Amino acid sequence: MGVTKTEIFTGQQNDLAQFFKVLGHPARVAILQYISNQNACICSDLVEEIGLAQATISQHLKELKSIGLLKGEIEGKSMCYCINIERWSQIQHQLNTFFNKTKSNCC
Amino acid sequence: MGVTKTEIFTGQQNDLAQFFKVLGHPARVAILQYISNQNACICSDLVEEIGLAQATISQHLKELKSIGLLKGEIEGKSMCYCINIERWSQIQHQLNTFFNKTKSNCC
DNA sequence: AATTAACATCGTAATATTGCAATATATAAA
DNA sequence: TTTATATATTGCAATATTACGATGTTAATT
Repeated sequence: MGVTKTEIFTGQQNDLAQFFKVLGHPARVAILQYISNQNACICSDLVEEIGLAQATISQHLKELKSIGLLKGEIEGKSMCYCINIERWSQIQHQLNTFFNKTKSNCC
Repeated sequence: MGVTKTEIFTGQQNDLAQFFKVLGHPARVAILQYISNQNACICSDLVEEIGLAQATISQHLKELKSIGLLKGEIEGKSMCYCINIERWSQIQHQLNTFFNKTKSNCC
């Protein structure tokens, strides 16, 4: 046990849950907010800014990249991580569709 | 280790992450969708519908209740779990605010 | 009062996540 | 080419999550 039984859910349900899951950590929320405020980003800033070890930040960035929310470009010897606006809007739209469709009630 | 360092993040960041986290499991997404489609809900239906053990469903329901998304009323010897519309809209609004505020970019 | 039905809770095994030190890699600078 | 800087990856320890059987609890039914 301990494994999520993804095979009993639809692809849409698994995808939605995956987006939510990646966003479900305060460090990743903070990273997105910081990058957004900077309008540019170098990873070493994040380590100071967030207060987690460099390895840990790098790991969180990887997860944000895994769902396409961030794109990273090499810029000299550092990295420029940016929010992928298209993907960002796409995910926001999918989450809103879920929220709007799941609104009916009984009590 | 293994503990999220919530103390280094703001309350808002932790709250946001908590909402996302609770929604970050396909069973919980499926439960919300099913309840919404039924416009009413009895837990035993969910066990058949979702395909997880009764104890597991009960646990997921508890997590959805923990952020106020579901409210449960005792109805005879069964339970009527319903989506808390007010809370639902409130959380949707908060997530959208986050998405809209975190949209700027550099590349 | 005993039985049944519908959940909830407990205990536990399996797996996932978080965080970090150490190390690897890659590029710029000297 | 050595050195320094920035980031990624690996390996591991601590903790969290997922899932389920067993058991508790509560209320209707008999």
